[in-house]
Amino acid sequence: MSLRYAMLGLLSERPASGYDLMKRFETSLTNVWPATQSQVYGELGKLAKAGLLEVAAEGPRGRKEYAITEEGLAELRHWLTEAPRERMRRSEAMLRVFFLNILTPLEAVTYLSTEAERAAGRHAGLKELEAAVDWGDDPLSVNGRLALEYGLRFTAMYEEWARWAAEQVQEKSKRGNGTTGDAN
Amino acid sequence: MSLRYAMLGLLSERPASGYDLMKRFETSLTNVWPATQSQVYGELGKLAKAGLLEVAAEGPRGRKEYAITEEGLAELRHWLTEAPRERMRRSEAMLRVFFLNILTPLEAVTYLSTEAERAAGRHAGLKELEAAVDWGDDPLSVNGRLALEYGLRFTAMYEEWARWAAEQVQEKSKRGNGTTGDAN
DNA sequence: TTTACCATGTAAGGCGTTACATGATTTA
DNA sequence: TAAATCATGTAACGCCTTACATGGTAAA
Repeated sequence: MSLRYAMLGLLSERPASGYDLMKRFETSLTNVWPATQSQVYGELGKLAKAGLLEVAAEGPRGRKEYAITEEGLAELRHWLTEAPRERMRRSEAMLRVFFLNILTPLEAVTYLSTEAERAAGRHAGLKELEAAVDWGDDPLSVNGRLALEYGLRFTAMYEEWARWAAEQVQEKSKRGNGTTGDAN
Repeated sequence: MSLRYAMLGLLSERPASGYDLMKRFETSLTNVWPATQSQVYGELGKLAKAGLLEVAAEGPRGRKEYAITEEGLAELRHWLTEAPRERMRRSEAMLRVFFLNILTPLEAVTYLSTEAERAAGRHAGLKELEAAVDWGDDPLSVNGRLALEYGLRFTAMYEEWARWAAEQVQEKSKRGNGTTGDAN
């Protein structure tokens, strides 16, 4: 259900064709709400039929430029302010953690350490992005920076957690060996 | 694709019927990988046909108790250790942040403050859970605690981020008013 | 005997991914 | 004129949700 709002949001900045939108999904929204070409064109049709968008202009190669309508803007505002936010469920990462016990302690520690390194890598990537982008005072820069900061904090938190968890598993396996002699 | 591994993981602890699995999804996995009854029964059939599970016993009321096979266990281990982990994309929360500029600064600050409070509430809920559960030394307790700690760190991080972001928006709106006099 | 619980399934519809299919226009 | 880019669409398949549908067994 969020794809439509992503599209309304992008179109609230300026009108665009499906092709234009795709490019913007691939750049600014790729880390937040990726979408495929199929989806975008399909949703454009639905949104237009629902009156949330309109075809503002037609260009060469069958290009159709869509613009958000008053109704669409109202819908977007409603989503931002009043729509019930559903909390994030489903974490493949935590699902794996739930079943780490079927691995040996060594394997589990390796898994968690790798997760920590991956998080550190993503953190570094975001740092690079932060340095590379020319942050202005425009709305997109401001909001983009808020989201980037979230990414930085998230990856830092995840790395620390994974290192802590690896330690826990290691200590537990040592304790288990020391007190019972049971290496299983 | 993760549902099958959630089911294999649960069945690696002990055999269970679809009904049993549902209850375990609702309790231990509800915050990590929720599943519906439809899904569970459907996937049980697929997994059995693929040879990853087998019907170990049949009981009253048509009850079928499934057990994981050697092949299933190997598949689960493979998923834990070698399968390519895909990073979390799609954050509805960050999608909203990207379009906060269509709201007034006051509305945006309200939104972010509410997010902070919701995170604080979830954090408190997890703290309660931590206190309520009788944590033993069994694998499920150990792993459950790792996941819980992640939840605690995540909610704390998110609350702090949201408060920080609210501040950013507020300061920016003040600066904007002070220097240009433009209240838009 | 009635209610709660145990137990399994099917159907419809939305969302997402991958692949297929087609063609116009600009640029080298 | 060949290649890159612009531009839009359809089809098939899988996952997830909601709702519908059915019935057996145990406990009150």
